[in-house]
Amino acid sequence: GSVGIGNVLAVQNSLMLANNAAGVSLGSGSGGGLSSCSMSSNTNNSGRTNFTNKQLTELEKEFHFNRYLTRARRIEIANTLQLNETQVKIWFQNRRMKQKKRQKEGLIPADIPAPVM
Amino acid sequence: VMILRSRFLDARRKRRNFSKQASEILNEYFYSHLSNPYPSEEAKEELARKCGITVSQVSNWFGNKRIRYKKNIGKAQEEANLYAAKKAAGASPYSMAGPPSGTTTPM
DNA sequence: GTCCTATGATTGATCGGCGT
DNA sequence: AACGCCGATCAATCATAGGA
Repeated sequence: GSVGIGNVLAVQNSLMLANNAAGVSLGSGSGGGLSSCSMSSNTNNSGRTNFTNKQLTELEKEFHFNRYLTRARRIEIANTLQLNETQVKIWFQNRRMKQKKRQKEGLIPADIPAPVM
Repeated sequence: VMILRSRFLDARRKRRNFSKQASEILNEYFYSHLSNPYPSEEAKEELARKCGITVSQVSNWFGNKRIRYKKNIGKAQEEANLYAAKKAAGASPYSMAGPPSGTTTPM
């Protein structure tokens, strides 16, 4: 039996691939000056940064293009998204771990009791 | 509404509480290793198998448990401690990997 | 049906260890 | 010595489950 597996995989993956909300473009001129620009980084009261929808979209787009960043690319992205190089770096690291985890998880639990729902 | 806030990560958050027995197993391990509630990868796999959940879920559980336990020290947590300690000592249907070292050391 | 608490999952950021 | 990455963890938060 090897059919049921693919089914589960497809379900899990498809559920989280809804990341197309805004058709923003990265490479475009930095003239994308939208409304929110004042705050260099909207960090929470605890220091945790709240990435904007746009920033997340751009980061993911770049991630799909390259799972690893070069120094130059990192700087460019950080600049475009108004983030620190460290934040971009950390985001990519976390993103890689996330992908690995997802791949591992969504990989054949062997015996899925049933599509219980 | 507020779709922006909820973002598109809701579907996955459809969670289901673990079974009563699974929680029992996890709590038993946690309280019998209070001095070092950090199960190894192998221990996690075993717990995951016994509980019928994934290793990641075991990790999530311990992560949440540690934090939430700390935030409550001095509450009913001691009570849970007794509950678990007694169980672990009275009957251990599970093979707790690891030396029975200090099980009474509060983090 | 409305609150409130318990709980599983997500995620930006941190820590220790390792390789370059 | 410095930097990046990995793996694990932390800490805050989200969204729902369960109960009163």
